[in-house]
Amino acid sequence: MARRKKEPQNIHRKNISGAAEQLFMKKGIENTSMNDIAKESGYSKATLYVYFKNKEELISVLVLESMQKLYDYISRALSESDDTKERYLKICYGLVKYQEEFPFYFQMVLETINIDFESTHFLPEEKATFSIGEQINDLLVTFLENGIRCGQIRPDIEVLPTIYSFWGMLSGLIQIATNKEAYIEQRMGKSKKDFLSYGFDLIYHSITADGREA
Amino acid sequence: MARRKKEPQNIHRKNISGAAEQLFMKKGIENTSMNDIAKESGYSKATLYVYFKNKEELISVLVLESMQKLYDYISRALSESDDTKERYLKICYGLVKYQEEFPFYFQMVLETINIDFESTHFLPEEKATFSIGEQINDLLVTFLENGIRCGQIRPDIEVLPTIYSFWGMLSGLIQIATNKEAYIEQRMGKSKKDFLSYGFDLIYHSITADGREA
Amino acid sequence: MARRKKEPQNIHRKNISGAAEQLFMKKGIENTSMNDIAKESGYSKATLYVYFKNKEELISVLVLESMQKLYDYISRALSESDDTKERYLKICYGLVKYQEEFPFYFQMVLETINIDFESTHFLPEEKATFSIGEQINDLLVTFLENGIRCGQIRPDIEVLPTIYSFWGMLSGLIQIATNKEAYIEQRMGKSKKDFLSYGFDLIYHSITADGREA
Amino acid sequence: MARRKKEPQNIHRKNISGAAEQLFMKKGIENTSMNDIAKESGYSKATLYVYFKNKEELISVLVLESMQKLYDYISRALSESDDTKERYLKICYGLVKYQEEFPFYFQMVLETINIDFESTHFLPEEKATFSIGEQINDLLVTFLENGIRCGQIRPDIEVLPTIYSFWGMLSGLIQIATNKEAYIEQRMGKSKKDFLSYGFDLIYHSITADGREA
DNA sequence: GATGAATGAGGGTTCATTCAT
DNA sequence: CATGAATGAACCCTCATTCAT
Repeated sequence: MARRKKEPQNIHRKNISGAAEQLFMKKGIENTSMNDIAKESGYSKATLYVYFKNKEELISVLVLESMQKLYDYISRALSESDDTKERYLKICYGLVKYQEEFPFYFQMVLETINIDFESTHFLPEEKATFSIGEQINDLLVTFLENGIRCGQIRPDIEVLPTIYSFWGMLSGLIQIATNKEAYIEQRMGKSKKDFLSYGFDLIYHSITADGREA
Repeated sequence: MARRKKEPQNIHRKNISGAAEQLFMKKGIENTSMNDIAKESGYSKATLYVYFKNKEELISVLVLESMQKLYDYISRALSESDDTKERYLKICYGLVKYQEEFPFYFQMVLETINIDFESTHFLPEEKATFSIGEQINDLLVTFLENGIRCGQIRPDIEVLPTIYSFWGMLSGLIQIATNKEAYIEQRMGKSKKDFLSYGFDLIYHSITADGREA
Repeated sequence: MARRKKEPQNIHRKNISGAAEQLFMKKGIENTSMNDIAKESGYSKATLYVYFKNKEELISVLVLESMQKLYDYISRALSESDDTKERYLKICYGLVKYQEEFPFYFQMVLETINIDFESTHFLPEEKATFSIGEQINDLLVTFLENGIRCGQIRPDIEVLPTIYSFWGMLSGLIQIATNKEAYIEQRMGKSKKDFLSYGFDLIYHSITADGREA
Repeated sequence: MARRKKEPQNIHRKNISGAAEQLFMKKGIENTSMNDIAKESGYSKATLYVYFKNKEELISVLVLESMQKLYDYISRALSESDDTKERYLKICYGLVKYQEEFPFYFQMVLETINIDFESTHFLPEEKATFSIGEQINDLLVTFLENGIRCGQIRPDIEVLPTIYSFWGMLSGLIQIATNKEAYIEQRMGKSKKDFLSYGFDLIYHSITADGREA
């Protein structure tokens, strides 16, 4: 928080990772070559390797950043309200915003990032990412327990499994809403936003204290 | 459904697509090269291009086949019982089985296969896949309407949006259960099967007529 | 020895390995790129990888071939005469010819090819090379034992250590003769051939039955 | 030999060349990058080029230093004894020690450093190296002539060709002993040291005044 | 109809070297 | 003087695809 001076390094890293992020977003990680990133960022290919050990590290840094942002979204969502349903929806829309900003990472959450407990090959960024993930879970545990205490959430749920189920359900819903946007619009006359709103309510219904909600 | 005569062709196609399926399952689509498929199928690389225009078409055929199988699973699930909850769970486990058999396609449902209404570039197989998808939806519409009529499902739901939400929710849940199996086991002492069971119940809860179910 | 038909493959392999050999000879292995080999052989870079798994295999094939040739040289040298000294010199000049044909391998004999008994990573060609090496040693054991029996070679030598010492001595001598040819010519007015002749006699002297020889 | 004043420069050069030497020894010249040297020496990569024109010059300085050390070894070997055989063996073990300290240079002696009389491209260090080489030869000439005079060495040898032959023979022997250490141990139950001892005797035998020695 | 043969284009990565500051 | 920053060129290798036979 005090020292400056060594920031220049970071500017270049930001330039590069920023370009990479753009491209990952547009074309996906696999279809983005280091060449592409070099061109987009305005550096030479070799320069990329001055600032990042390899493509893997570049990705892991982006993933970490995105995870940090996700934490921020969720943390803010929870701090902005006291009502369980309101908080829930704010979390949901935080997720949507997050997906719009980091679509490439969203996939990873569901696919790749398989925190492989046996593997010894871990980049520091990957460890940090994992750690933030755990902090997010802690946030959500508190949120759910609060909801139960207030009587707004069914007391018979198991907290951790519920959180993980929600991860799956919400991310799946958002992905479908995004990828099939045109189809949904055409088939049921619902905008992505409306469809998501409907889906979020549905999911919320699964944990409410009684059937009257939603 | 009638024509014979030209079946020998189909044998070769089957051999090739069969080999491809094996490899896609084992290593994923991206990591399977046409070379691999040639070796596995026993044909020469060039022969692959006699039977399939390119890798894309080969994939699309597999996707079509998998979609057909998914239809079969769901159709059978519905025919084996009359009880809504039972039927629902059979559908869920059909999906799990499907994901285990065609993991590479499962991703596609959520990510890639963006039936792009504007694109003019459509393989016939993609159209057929889309069509089967619609038939599956029809099946599910009937299922939901039946459940409502029996009073087991909330009457205030919107059928189509609910179906699509369920697609997202269920596939997301299954993916998380699969990819984080080790983590889930370690963190909450639940096997993949138990976790899924919990999640399926949670999701079912979102549409039941009252809060007493699950 | 009978089947033909599959020879075409070998033509391309020969073309490629031939080009590689030329380049390795001219510039050394390290300084010869697959690109160079592609250009020299007239094939595209990708084609190289159709016929050889990688650079390593290409090298190992060349090494194997050269080892085979060395075996032939030595075997012929021994079969062409009965006199120990004559045989010895024929072996020496066989080595010289060999070095002129496969200079890149000559280095390997002394440097790299460290048959690493622990390593499990062995190309089949490497094993074959090693095996031929052993056969060559067998040839030389017989040669030495014969010379001892005839009374032309000191009976107090240890056969195997002597053979290995000779490997080192002869190859070292030949290398110096080759690399410092100009210097030797200038400094002592001896052609490479004369210098080698002198050196070979010197070495032979080290094992002769009495001091009168050379 | 006199100037001072500009020594600070030399400290940096020493630091750098020292680091390079360490790395060359550990990983070989080819596998040591300027980056590695920069890191090891604690200077920045660019600074390396302040003190050395390029990698080649850096190497040539090291080669020069090693040549100087070789001179010292041989010079000391000769001064420590009067007996020819003793002196010979001391030289041999000096060479072994030298090879252990400067393995990367040992190769060069036999391979690369082709003092190319036609080339106009000579670093001053290369000239100095060459010059020390000549001095070493002078030392050896004296040594041999002395041995002849004492009657311990055959009088019919040609001094210069013998010296050069010995260079080749000894260096070849040492290289084989080093690179095939494991093989020699296993195949003939001789340690590197024992094998070398045997080989050195063998070589000595080639110039002794009669056959009785060794 | 089936394939042996070939390849252009591109993948990630490394390296010795330069130059403005 | 020392270096942070940058790079062109090269490296080995892979892939989907084509085409003459």
